[in-house]
Amino acid sequence: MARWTEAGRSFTDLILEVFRLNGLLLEAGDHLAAPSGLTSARWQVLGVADHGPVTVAQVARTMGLRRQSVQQTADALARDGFLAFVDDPDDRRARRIALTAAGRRALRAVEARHAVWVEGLAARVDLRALRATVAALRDATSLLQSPPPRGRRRRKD
Amino acid sequence: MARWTEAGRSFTDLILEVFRLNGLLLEAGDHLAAPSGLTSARWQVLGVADHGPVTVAQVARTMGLRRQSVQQTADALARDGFLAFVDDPDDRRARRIALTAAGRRALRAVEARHAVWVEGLAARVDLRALRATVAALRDATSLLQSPPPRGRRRRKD
DNA sequence: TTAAAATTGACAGGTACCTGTCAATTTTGA
DNA sequence: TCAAAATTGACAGGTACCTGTCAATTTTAA
Repeated sequence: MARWTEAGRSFTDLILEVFRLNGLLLEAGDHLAAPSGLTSARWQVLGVADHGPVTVAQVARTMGLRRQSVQQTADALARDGFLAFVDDPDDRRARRIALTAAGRRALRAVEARHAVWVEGLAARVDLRALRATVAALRDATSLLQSPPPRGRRRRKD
Repeated sequence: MARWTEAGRSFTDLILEVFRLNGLLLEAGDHLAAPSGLTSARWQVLGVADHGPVTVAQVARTMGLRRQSVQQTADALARDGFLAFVDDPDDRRARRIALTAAGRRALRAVEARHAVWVEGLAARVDLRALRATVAALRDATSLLQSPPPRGRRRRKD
């Protein structure tokens, strides 16, 4: 077994802290979305769909998720009246997602709460340190992405 | 709607980067665990149970999860022969989790792969920047935890 | 000492992801 | 041009979380 180095221990700390922060951020997102009858996942889908009528597959690509996951979320949003599916005259396979008035209203409300929340947090941290942290996390992200898993390639779905 | 400040935008970047990194880390964890027939979640449970016979509820508290979630994972691990439940003579409600030989073997193998992986990554980053990043994330974590949601208190379960 | 409170495991059911497969419908490139 | 490839939605089923509830069993505090 490899002996732990200082850097190894520090990187392990980073991993644990990312997990912890991720959980807290998801929780906060749900609290911001809940008053409008949404969850984090549904808010995100509404947010993407807000930029114009899009297909479920397009939303999935934008969010880095599977079509099938977004479909499920979109179906729930449609069931609850936040969005509607519209046939696409140019592609007989596709149905496009369009926000309803209720969907737009809910999205605006969540976005407003979100802005207030983020600004409140941002005001309590040092901007230079914040920027450095974002840069470091981006480095870590590209580090994790850099060695593309040998063997299999990108899947098409 | 609140106008976005520099710090607000930067904090938003931080959030997005944490989400991205979390996804990549989970994926990497699954890749480390898979060769031994485990997933990230099952590896974590085995790891906690390795420190001695523990109840499901104790594991859940250690991991910051619900009893019920850990129970499900533990049942799956027992079904696959990685651990066994043993009656506790001191508490007739409780059954304690004990790793089987196969469970210990799998855990050791995953931990060895994990150590190699972490050290490989850690060697490619600057230690000072890494430490600063961990500290900054810890600040963010405590920032998110500091304002305890008014109204309801800790739940007992 | 004993009644209230907490803990534990178990069960039911929900959310948000995932994979794999299928048929219908574009899009493509030889 | 037209067959192969890709895309899309739909369906089935799996993982890992969650909440709420229940009965059995400790633990506690009056």
